[in-house]
Amino acid sequence: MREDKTCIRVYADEHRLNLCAEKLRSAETMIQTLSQVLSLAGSETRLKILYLLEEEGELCVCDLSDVLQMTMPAVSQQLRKLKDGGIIQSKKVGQTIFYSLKQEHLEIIKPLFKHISNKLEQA
Amino acid sequence: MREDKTCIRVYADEHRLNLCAEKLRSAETMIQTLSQVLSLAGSETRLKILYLLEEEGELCVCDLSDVLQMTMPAVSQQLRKLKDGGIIQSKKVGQTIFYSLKQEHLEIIKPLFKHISNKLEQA
DNA sequence: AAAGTATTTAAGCAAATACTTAAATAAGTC
DNA sequence: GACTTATTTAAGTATTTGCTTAAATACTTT
Repeated sequence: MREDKTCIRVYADEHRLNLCAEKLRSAETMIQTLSQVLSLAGSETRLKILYLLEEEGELCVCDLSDVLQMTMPAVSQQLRKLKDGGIIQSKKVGQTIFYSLKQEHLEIIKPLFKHISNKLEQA
Repeated sequence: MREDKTCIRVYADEHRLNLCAEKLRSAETMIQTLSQVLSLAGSETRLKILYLLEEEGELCVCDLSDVLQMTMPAVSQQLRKLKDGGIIQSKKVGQTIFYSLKQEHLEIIKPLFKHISNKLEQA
């Protein structure tokens, strides 16, 4: 509950603020998950990776490194974060590792691509 | 275009990679805008703020500081970022400043709240 | 105009981020 | 078994982030 009130605002609606705190508490876990996914998607490099994987189905580190014009370690490290966050998955074929979008957080990611394709159509 | 190929992969599909680079280029501006909005929403504190503003319509710094149990400067600085990013707007009434969601990027933000409310209903 | 309220600005700092380069794995080829 | 290819891991670093505390601004009330 709200304890140390730093604010001593005259018109503060105690009841309303308690309801807010309540709402926040019941959505807490979802907000944590969501913010974690969004922070991963909220990097230009990683969003590009996700966009390419959405478009192409699967790509290897080498492809991404080539298209993004970035070193392989740089790409690999971003892929790792996306994988740790449960957004993408990897499949090893010989010495090549193919990455693709994972079902787990697709519900959050999908609307973002929808947004891009909508905008692309408008132009 | 793709210049210095760091990768000399044997099975690389030149044509496909060129198409990828092309897709990326035409979506570049949108990806930049989107990643910027997502990076703002991708912080637990800021996502909470956005969620509360969505639920309540408008709140002042003091309310948010109270509900989030954070100092006013801390909240104020996050609000500034959200405002600079065009996600929220402010309205001054006397000495109180009310913040609310702005239309500009609502198209991106809305589905996120939808996701939260969906999950809340499931529980 | 003095005191109180709401908010922002500024400076400082510890932690996180996104690269870099070099070295290590691991799998396929000769 | 040595060599090439694809990728990861590790260590180092400059930049960014998200807070902290203290001071400044701005509006209200007395």
